[in-house]
Amino acid sequence: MDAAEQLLIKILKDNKASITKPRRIVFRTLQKYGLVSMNRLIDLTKAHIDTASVYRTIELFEQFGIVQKIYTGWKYKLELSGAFLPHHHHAICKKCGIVIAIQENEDLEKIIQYLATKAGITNQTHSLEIRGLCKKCEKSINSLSRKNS
Amino acid sequence: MDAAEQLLIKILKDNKASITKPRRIVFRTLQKYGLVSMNRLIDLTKAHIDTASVYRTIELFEQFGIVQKIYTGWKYKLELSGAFLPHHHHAICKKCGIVIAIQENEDLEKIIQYLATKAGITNQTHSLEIRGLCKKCEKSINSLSRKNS
DNA sequence: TTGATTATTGCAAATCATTTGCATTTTTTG
DNA sequence: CAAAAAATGCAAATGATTTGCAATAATCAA
Repeated sequence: MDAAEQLLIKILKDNKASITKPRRIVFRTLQKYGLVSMNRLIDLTKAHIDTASVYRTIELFEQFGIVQKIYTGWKYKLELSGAFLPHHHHAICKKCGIVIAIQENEDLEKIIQYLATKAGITNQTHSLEIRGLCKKCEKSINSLSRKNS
Repeated sequence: MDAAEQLLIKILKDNKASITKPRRIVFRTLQKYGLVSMNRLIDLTKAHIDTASVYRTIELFEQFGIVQKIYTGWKYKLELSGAFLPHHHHAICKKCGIVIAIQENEDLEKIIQYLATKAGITNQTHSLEIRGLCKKCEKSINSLSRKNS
């Protein structure tokens, strides 16, 4: 059990939630695979955990700030949040769905803090998602037709 | 028919899509009601349009850049996009779900453009969502555990 | 304008993700 | 370790979104 998992356990304890096998497995899977869709998470854990429990675990983890949902424009994906990863944002290719992490930028954070305050929002978390075309897809764009999914 | 609707028609024509009653109705409803959920949109138009057609219309509008999905942390909502409204962002109250519009900020846009370029993403659109507590909800919050981390 | 061609719609049924109730199992607590 | 509380698995229910297809509406060329 590594340091991150110790933190997980601390958070669960602090919140009076049980430390169970499914919760550990979900956590480890997220640790191991990084950004994953719910589908994939369910698939990766299905040998050990029921679908309903994965949902319940993720809901709990989200409440406790362990996991955050990232909206990619199709469906959201899941990854460990602030306590486990450095704060960052995402750029998403509209065409192939690749997600590119964007490192924290001090100026950006300042402006966001300022805007939040101005909007009267406290205690904020935020997400910036840039959607466009990655280099690879930029080339193969001639027909912006439907047909894909 | 106002100028915005003329633009709608131009976009549809440019994309070789038919100008149909359902599409006009969806457009006008979005114009009239602003930010709405899919549910509400379906409800507002159900006297004239079938659910499936609302979905199909929104999908098309999104492809053509007429509509954008805004992820609020629960479900997304829909509103007219750039060509029809000034560019802006959103701050969302986690508790009551109120959405506060944030005016365009030049510095913010610059940084985002810079980050997009750096990430190798072109042709970008983006969304910034700040999630926190609005003033009203801030007060009535003592029970939510956020003290870990 | 009209009739032929093509696109779009409405409807019903299907699918897919997510949630719920409840009996059973696991974890916690003293 | 036993009792109490919390969480799980399973199956069934829900809810949102999508699909196939026949009927209708929009477009286009003459």
